[in-house]
Amino acid sequence: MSDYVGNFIDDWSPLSSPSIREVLANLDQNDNALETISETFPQTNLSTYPQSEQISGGLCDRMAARLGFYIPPLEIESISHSPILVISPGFSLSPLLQSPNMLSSSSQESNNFFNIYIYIYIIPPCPIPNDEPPETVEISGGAHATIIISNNDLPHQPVDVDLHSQGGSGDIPTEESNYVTSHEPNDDPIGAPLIPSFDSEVVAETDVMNLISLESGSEDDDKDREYNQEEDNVEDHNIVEEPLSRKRRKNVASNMIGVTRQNKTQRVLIQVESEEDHPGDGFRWRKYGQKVVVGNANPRSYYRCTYTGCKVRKYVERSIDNVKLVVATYDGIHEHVPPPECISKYSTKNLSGSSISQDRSNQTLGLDMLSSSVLASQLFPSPLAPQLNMIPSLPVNQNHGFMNRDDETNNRVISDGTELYKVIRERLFLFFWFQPRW
DNA sequence: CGTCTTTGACCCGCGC
DNA sequence: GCGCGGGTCAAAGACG
Repeated sequence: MSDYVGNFIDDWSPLSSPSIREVLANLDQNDNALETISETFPQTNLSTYPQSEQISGGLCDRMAARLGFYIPPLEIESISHSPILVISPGFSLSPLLQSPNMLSSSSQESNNFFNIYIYIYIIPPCPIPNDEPPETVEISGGAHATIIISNNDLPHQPVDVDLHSQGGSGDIPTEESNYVTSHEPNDDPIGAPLIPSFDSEVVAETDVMNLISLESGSEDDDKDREYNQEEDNVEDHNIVEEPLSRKRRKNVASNMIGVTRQNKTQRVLIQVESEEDHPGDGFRWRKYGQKVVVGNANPRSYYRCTYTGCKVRKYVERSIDNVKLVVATYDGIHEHVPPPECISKYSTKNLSGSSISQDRSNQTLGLDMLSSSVLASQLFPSPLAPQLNMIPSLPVNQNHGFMNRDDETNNRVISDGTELYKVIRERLFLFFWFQPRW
């Protein structure tokens, strides 16, 4: 994916078409984003075309086409009881917003050069009635990894990864997981998680670069944070604690995240081919446990972020079906940027295209491109660069599709694509504006 | 010496 | 009530 980003920038030919900056400038001056985009890209079909036509006519589809890429059209598949919606990476979401359940079913094989699939499978907080399949969004995009976003109250379970994702749109998420697949041989994946928090109510869409941010805010989450806050305070004040008594440990354990927790949990799972058991992701992790879980002969390793005060945890295991695939499950939100050394490693190795050497497993960067923070650091290298959390995200209403962030509290579902494209426009602007070569 | 991994024990929820 | 499975803890050892 890093190569993709690089190629994307390198190959862009402003002489052959309106520059994206020009487009964005026009967009900024024109509130009617849809018309503007349609004028600039006559085949975009953004306005009032039937949804089935919009599906294959996203702005970014056009952009990709201009760059020689093909992004598979939005499609919906009926897989068991769950509709799997496959869309281009963040580009063709308006049909979903307009009517997630009215998308026409289509199938198109994607044997393209640029073939990224991001699957976002939103798990409702309640058991799924057989006659009401879960809202499932599958966003295609990417390089070489599978990202699974889970928003559920289900206990941790062995990751059931469908390895047929290598073929493109064939991934079939389990009910317990959402995943994003991408495949680009011998390259490092990009675009991954700003780690979602526990108990999130909404899932953000992926943006142009497959940056994923997730909102949180349930009561349970607040409790978790309160607990973590207390823990932080203890650490911050260097209070020397005596070894935990059994009672103390019991109390701690009662607040532990694990143990088949029942609170709603939103997680991101990333699946990537790697020789390493713990491919790096741009952050520093400390291993705190290892366990062999039922159904998988490969042990699951537990890590926590070593950044002071950061409570993000993850566990990593090899896929049951394909030992070449490493599946990392992230819990929590990094409220910090990746360590500079990781960013520098990323910069000097990944972007230069050389192979990645690894010192120690927890410092490796094989998955660096999966770190949206790292990506942001690359994309926005200047001091003026926006923090990742400044990039607008588009939360997803679990039950009805995407919703406008401003209307989160009202839970209002976007009724047309205009607002979405405003968001996309903002993201495009943020992304492209800071490109050094533009 | 600081950081990280290893590994057995511990804890809890859940199913029987 | 008991056992199982999953997640975490923390002491000990390894490593640079």
